[in-house]
Amino acid sequence: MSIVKQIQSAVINSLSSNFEGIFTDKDFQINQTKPEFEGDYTIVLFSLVKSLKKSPDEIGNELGKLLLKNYPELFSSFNIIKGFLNLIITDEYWITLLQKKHNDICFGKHAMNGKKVMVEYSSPNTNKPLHLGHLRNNFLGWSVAEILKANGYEVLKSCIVNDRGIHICKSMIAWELFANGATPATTNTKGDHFVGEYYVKFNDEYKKQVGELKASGMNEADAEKNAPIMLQTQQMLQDWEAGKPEVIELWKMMNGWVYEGFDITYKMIGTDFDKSYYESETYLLGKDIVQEGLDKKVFFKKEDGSVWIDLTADGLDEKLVLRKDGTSVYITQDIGLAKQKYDQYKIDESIYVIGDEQNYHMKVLKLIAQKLGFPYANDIYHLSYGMVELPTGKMKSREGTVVDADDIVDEMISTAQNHTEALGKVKDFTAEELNILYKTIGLGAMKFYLLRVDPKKKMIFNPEESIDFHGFTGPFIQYTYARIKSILRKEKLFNPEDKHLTLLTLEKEVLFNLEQFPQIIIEAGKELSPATLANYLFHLAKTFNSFYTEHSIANAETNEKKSLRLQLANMTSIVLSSGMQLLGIQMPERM
RNA sequence: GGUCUGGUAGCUCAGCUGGAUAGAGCAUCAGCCUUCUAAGCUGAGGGUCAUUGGUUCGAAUCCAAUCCAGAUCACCA
Repeated sequence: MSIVKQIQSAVINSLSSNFEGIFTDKDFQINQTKPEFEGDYTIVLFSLVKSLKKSPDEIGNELGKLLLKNYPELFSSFNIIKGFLNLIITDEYWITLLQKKHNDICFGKHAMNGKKVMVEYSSPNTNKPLHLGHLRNNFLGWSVAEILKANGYEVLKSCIVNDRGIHICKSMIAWELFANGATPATTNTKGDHFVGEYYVKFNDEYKKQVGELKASGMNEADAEKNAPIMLQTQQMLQDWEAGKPEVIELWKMMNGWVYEGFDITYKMIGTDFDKSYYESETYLLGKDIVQEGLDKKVFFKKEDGSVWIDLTADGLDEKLVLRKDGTSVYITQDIGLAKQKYDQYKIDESIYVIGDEQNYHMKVLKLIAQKLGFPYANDIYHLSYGMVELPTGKMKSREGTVVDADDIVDEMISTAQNHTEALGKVKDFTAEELNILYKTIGLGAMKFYLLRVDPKKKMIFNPEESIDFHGFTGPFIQYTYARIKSILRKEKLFNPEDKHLTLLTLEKEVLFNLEQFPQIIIEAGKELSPATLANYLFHLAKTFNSFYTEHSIANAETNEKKSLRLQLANMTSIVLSSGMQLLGIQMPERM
């Protein structure tokens, strides 16, 4: 049980035994004591004043004495300042915790809770390579999945691949027109980049043709509709839907190139999935549900045959769920896929990691599921994250202002290499060890950078300023870990005979932070926020570094102190490493 | 126009279920490597928590209004 919970129940018991009434944890607040006061945890007394009809100081005094008397193993002393009861936890409590947990690699992980959850993330399009925004999505989704596992959930990571539609046909047409049979192999290009180039070529040609039509006197809207390359593309989409063999073959070949490219990127950044859905296989889903909705009168049909849902009562608009020609739209297949996921895996919760530009769409999806009375409707959760923008504004693939995922990862890794070489600490590493180290540090910096901020906030990325390796960063935490490991390679953990020890301020501070780890995992799980965890890990590393510079571990004053500090260092390394693991960040043994 | 986000130090961000003098990192300045890795540590300067009003013993945090920025409201996905 966490220390805060123990304090909570101790306070509740003491209040109940001494005062009239029933008390719960809602009646008072427990905070960490501010550094300028003496104490570890603070009870805020003001909220009790009314019900107990006493002054804060009186309550604090009575409560403090009771706590000390009834829980001598927990509290060693107290003081009251201006209505705040500051409690000092006994050194024995912290030392016992350290002795029990200092080598527990499962510290912070929670027991299985029997719940199953699916986390869908990544959702790439197969017409262009992944960019910086995808990286945020991937890191977030992967990390949230791991955090939920640590909270005891059974987690399925899933991915919906956007592998069909007009945008895919654009790349295909451009390839037919301009490639002359070139392939990734003949041009020595990564498959997804290769296909992406033809997507760009499409847009160039399209723009050119629209310009020509306008020059010949056509208005803009008609020009956009009648550009030959656009007409060809639309024809291709129809051919694809009709299953025309040569179109399907081309589609399969080009998607195959893209998948080869994606596999390389995913492997590089450490992303994986338990289940991949392909839109080409799911886009017809949901049509039967539309009929069901019509029968239930949740949906209605307009004169032209299109099917709608009226959400004006919920503050939204009317939304189309089936076109007049009977084909499905985006939301139709999402309704179908939501149901399929639930039926197939009996999941208790379905989390969608999707950008905040789709807030409206996801709201509609959930509302429709609710109105149709689906049992899983309330368990659909949209983890909405903000866009990654450049100082100049949004990234636009058509304008070539996209920060490519592979490029930025490569850049981070070579920056890591430069930093490492400049420091010259690992000259004895083999070439392969060095490559692993550069990758560990570069990717660690990248992931930490994207995960340390609140997911729902949009973030600005400046490609001119390289991502830092100092301060609130991944490498800072990795470095703290490597320093600990360096000591632990030379000095082994041991258990001296139990002796009464007192803790120095910094020793206690580190322990104080370590104790919170399980609670932080719970919080991060509840909020679906890797940022919570990242902030905690940074704070822990920072506290440890202060301790490290101030006190020697190997040359501690006594044997007992040396053992205690070794245990402290060991436990810190375990918490840092399992915490970073949940963010998808590896830890180097040396750096 | 409707709906939804966000606005905290020069920059990037914590803090938001109300609590003590609002915290980090970067950048700037001043110190610390003959002792466990200086990718580190210690210190300084830097704030009208967008604005105004309200609720309260107490508001960056809750409520209302206003201003600013962004997203979205497609028979695109």
